[in-house]
Order: sequence, then C-alpha cells, then structure tokens
Amino acid sequence: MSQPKIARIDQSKLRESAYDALHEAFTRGAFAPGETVSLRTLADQLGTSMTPVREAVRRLVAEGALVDTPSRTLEVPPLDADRMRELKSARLALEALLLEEAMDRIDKDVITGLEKIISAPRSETGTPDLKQNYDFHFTLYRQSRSRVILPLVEALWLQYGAFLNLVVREQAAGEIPEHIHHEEIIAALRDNDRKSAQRSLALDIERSFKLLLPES
Amino acid sequence: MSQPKIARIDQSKLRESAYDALHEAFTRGAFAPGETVSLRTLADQLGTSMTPVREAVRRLVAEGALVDTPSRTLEVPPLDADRMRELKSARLALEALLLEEAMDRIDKDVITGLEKIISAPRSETGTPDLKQNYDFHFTLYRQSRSRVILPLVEALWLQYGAFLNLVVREQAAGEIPEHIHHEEIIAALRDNDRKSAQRSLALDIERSFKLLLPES
DNA sequence: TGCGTGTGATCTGTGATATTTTATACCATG
DNA sequence: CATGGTATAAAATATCACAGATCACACGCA
Repeated sequence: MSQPKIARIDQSKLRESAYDALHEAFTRGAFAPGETVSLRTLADQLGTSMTPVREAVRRLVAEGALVDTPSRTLEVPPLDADRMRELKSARLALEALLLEEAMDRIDKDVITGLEKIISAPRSETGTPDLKQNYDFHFTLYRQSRSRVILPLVEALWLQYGAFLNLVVREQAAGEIPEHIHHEEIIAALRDNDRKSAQRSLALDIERSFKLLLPES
Repeated sequence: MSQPKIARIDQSKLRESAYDALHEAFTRGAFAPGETVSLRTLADQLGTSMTPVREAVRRLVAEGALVDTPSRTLEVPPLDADRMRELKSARLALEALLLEEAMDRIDKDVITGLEKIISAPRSETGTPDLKQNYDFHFTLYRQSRSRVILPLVEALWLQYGAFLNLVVREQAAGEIPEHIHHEEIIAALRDNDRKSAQRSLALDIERSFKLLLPES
C-alpha cells in the first residue's frame, strides 16, 4: 500500500479520470483478489479529494470490480471458482454476440489494426501482456457499435482482471500462447468465416481461464 | 415533476435505500424515456441530501438506466430500436444461463412460490402488472445463486423498465397475455424438462419485446 | 408588428470540506 | 485470561462554494 500503483490524473472531469485510472489499473492486474482499498488512500494517490474517487468507486462496485464489505471497507473480490465459472460462461455468451455484430461491420483497416496489435513487441519481462490482449479483444468488439452488451463485457473483464493479477504473479508467460487464437480469429475475419471466427474466439476465452480453472 | 413518483426512504444506509427506491421506480416504469432528472429534486423527494442520491445515481448510470448528457444533466435514455434489439439478445443469452443454473437447484417450495406470484390478483386498472412479471422472473433466477450474471440481468431489466413506461401508457393490458408463458415455464419446471423450460422462457422474452419491436 | 439577440435569473452538476456515525483495535480492569 | 470501555480511524452524510448551462423575457432593429 505504500507505493502508488496508479498514475496521477489532472484536474478536469475528475470523476471520469479517476475511473479511467482505476479501470486501467484493474486491466493491468494491479489489484489482487482479497486486497482491501481505502477511499482516502486512492484519493491521495490520484491527487484529488475523496468525492470524485467515491463516485468512481461506486461505478466499480456496480460493475463488480470491487465489493462493499459488512464493515464498510472496500475489497477486491476474493478468488472464487464459482464466480470464475460464471465469468467464463457469461463471456462466452456475450462476446459471441459482439463478434457476430462486429463481423457485420468490420473493414480492412480494422483487421490491419488488429494485426498490428498482436505483432507489437511482447514485453521482455516474460509476463503475459494483459494490455495487448485487452486491446485486441476490445478493438474487435468496438466494431459492433454496441451500447448495451459492450459495457456488460467491460464489466466482466474488470472482474476478470483481478484474477489475472494472480496469474501474472504465479505463472511464467511462455505457457500462455494467447496469440495463436488471435491469429486464427484474424484469418477468419479476412475470410469472413463466421463459424471459424466464433470457434476460435471460444477457444481463446477457454484458454484464458485454463490457468484459473484447471479442472475444466 | 410536481408530484413525487417515488416513496420517501428512512434514515439508515441512505445510499442503498436511495438506490432501492429508484430501482423500484424503474421496474415500475415510473420514468419515461427521454425524461431528465435532477439530483436535487430526487434528494428532496427521498428526504435526504444530495450525496447519497448522487452515489445511487452513479450506480444507475453504470447500469445504463440513466445517462449523462453532454450538458451534464441526467436523462433516462431515449427510445432506440438498436438498443432494444441488443437488450433482447442479451436477455435471451443470459437469462438462458440463469435458468439452466436455477434448474439445478430449484425445489418444490420455490415452484409453489412462483405459482402464487402469477396467481395473485391482477391489478384492476387493466395495466400490465410489471412488478408481478419482475417478481416471477427474479424469484426464478435467484435460485441460480448467481453473483455475476444475475447483476448483469438486473441491469438489463433496469434499462428495459424505462421502455415499459411507454407500453404502460399506450397499450391496453389485455393484449399482453404474459401469464401464458409463465404457466408453461412452471409446468416445465415441475417436469424438470429443460428444453421446454428454455423454449418457454425464450418465447416469454420475445413476447415482452413484441410491443416495442413490432417488426421482429 | 415580427423576429432575432442579449442578458440575467435560476437551474444544473462538481468538487471540497466539515460533521456524524460506525467499526475496530487497544488497554485497563475484574 | 476474559471482558468492557475508550480512543482512533475510516466511511457516510450533509453542507457549502463554484462553474456552467438553460430558459424566459425584454429590448432593439427591420
């Protein structure tokens, strides 16, 4: 708790900035399941007062990335196999819908953009590049122009992010060949092969839970 | 705006109470699409200060029941066919998952409870009983013990609630025979017939969008 | 007379801060 | 060693100050 994990923000649209900073921190796996956070600490780290942080945190609670404890402190939801299974089936169901819509509208430029994302240099540290994975999926999903389902999927990834924190800490990177399914998806997008794209996306989602739900 | 549409709340856990009151108001169809709401007005009606209302409203925005406008006022999202279609496909996908889980755990008492809900006296006014419909579905879904998907579905219903406001105003009740599919679902639950239950639920969801998306 | 424009009053949300309530940890006392 | 009370720290709420948007209305010009 001593050294800040999240960047400072500047002084306009404070609530949004605070939310963005925390959102980014979650997708980066900066928070560990079970960890507790305090409004004052966050406010100090972000360089604002409590008010904007409180509203940002309220949104994160609504999205399931944080939970209120009976003692009125906030905590990152602890690791829980049932929740993880739900997360997986919800992601499979909703991201399939987004992919379907996205494939109605996607164009060459976006596909090129996706290729650029996955071909970007991997981080040398050997840890899986969570941001790269996030960018790949959401660049694709945003093509759906969805205003209902896309926010739900964002919320799911936010919950998933805390779990990834553990993966990052405990696993070597080489064991997660995430780019394989990403390449399959891109190929299917080029061929406009819906079945194949759906299959590869499902495999990619399954993959990302393998380390967390080994029994499946 | 002169006469309050929402009940006052009592003085503990104000934020939760405020949220509950607003949530209830939405499922009751108390707010119309496009309507704007003000923090101060809501706070006055609820008998609290702005702070708890602000946090409750933040949650509703996160859930999509309210949106921030560029001019920083709050409004109930206007009617929009695309959003409605998304709402429908998301409901079909997620509520199927909840039903599946619920059928693993449901017992006789709950089924009896469901029968009691739909056999309760319809309101005499001739308007469709939104609360009864809500209670039927969520009594069922809560059996799933879901902590991830259930909140997502709550959010979907919250968005749907504003649209229902229009239905309530413009349509006679007799045209919506919602109890028919509910009875089919109960019968399927008794037989533990998953296929049939899923089919009836899907039909029920389709039905509830019929008036809003006539072309489908 | 009719239409556009400007101006001010009155809304709005935002952010900060003071006050109250509640939980928890610690220490004294039995 | 257990128990109870107190001190402390945190969150919850209320209140305040401020900036910006909207709306109505009056004024000036055609």
